[in-house]
Amino acid sequence: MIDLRNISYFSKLSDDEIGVIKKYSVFEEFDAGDVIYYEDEKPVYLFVLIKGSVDLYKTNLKGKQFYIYHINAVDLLGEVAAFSDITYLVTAECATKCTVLKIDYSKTGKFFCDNPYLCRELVKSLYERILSLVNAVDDSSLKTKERVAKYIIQESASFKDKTYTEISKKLNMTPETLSRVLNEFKKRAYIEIDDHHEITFIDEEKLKNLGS
Amino acid sequence: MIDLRNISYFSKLSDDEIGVIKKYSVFEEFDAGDVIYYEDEKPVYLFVLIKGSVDLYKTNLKGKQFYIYHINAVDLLGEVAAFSDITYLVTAECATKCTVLKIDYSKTGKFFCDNPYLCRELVKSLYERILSLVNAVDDSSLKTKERVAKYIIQESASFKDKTYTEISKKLNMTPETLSRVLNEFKKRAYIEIDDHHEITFIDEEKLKNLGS
DNA sequence: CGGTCTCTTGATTGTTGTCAAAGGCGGTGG
DNA sequence: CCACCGCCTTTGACAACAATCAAGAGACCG
Repeated sequence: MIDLRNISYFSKLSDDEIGVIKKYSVFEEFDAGDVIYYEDEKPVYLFVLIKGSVDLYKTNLKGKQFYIYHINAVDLLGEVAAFSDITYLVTAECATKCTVLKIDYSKTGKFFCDNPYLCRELVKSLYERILSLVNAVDDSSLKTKERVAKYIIQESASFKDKTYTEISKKLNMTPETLSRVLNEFKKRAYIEIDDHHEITFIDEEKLKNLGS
Repeated sequence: MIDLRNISYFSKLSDDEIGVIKKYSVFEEFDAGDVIYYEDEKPVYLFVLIKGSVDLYKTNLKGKQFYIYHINAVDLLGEVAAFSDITYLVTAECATKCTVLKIDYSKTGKFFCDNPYLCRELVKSLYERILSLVNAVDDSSLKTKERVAKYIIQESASFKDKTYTEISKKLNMTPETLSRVLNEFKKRAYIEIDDHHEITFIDEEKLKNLGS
């Protein structure tokens, strides 16, 4: 089993504190595609993502998913809902196999807020959420071409590891639209894409200036 | 001049602490329309909005504003940028006459994070930002009709105090589109609007179920 | 009473989603 | 080894949506 001491959040806690967390928490494994929690559920646990990565999205009334952001281990999960006593704001779905520490925060909650070190970690985590959310809001006001351009510039390295269908989900557009946009970029000689989805930039400047 | 003791954030501080803040802060008055800070600027101050209300928005490369959210006194302003050492994420523009306390956080910053009471206030403020941002992301995935419906249900009271042009800005749509949507709602007998922009709901259920 | 701003309406355009069809590719089971 | 299935991708045709452009009517203010 994983030693709590090895988790960065807890490395500076006293033995007593570690003991409390140990007592009220349990490790759980998830497969890719599993949902850790659903939006609008009442939070039961605070999660610490120990291994793997998780996609966060919202689902609208028609069942359509709107992708918001992505977090990698090690990070807090569900902390906003847990500590502010509201339902989960988003749905957390594993993008890969994940190991998660589930903490019964009703027993340890005070703890997190009162311990200065943990509180600072919490603030840091909240900052990151805010950055990601501002980024998501920003993206939502972009045209699809701009969104695709931004994505391929930022994520060119991992581009070849994903299907276009997966990428289109993260970009909140249809695979058809993504295909057409990439095609246009190729025709205009902004990029080249080989048979293995490997991407090469020919005119990165033009891509960057799409939105101006 | 306003006594720092009367500001909720500071009411529980010691005399010494109040002294430090007093030493490194100054009050400033803004008129409606004035900008307190611009996105991408390096933060110099942490602000506490003492009186009035402020709109937060992002401006894209083409100069188009994308409205994000609104805050009312008393609240923190610019705290994310100030404490995480990045540029301001959004532009803060006064919606009304405002009184703002400008704090030189480079002198008092540690203070905020170390004082358990202030730190908790900071966390609370960050939660609120996150809620507003998730709400903004959510809205951005709605159709204009749904966005208008949501707005008039939530803001029916203040509806008559604003011009349609102002409202359309907050809804991130053009005045023409807003006018057409309201017209459709009237034709379908969901709402009535009198000469003074006073709104009456006739079929609120239909409005709520637009998105399903 | 002239000017500015708001609101409305029509016509048009650009963008993106939807639907449908077809080809490719990989895996599976007979 | 081949037939088949399922998924991904591409392409075309089309529809829905919302912005833009343009014009005109009305309200408010100096």
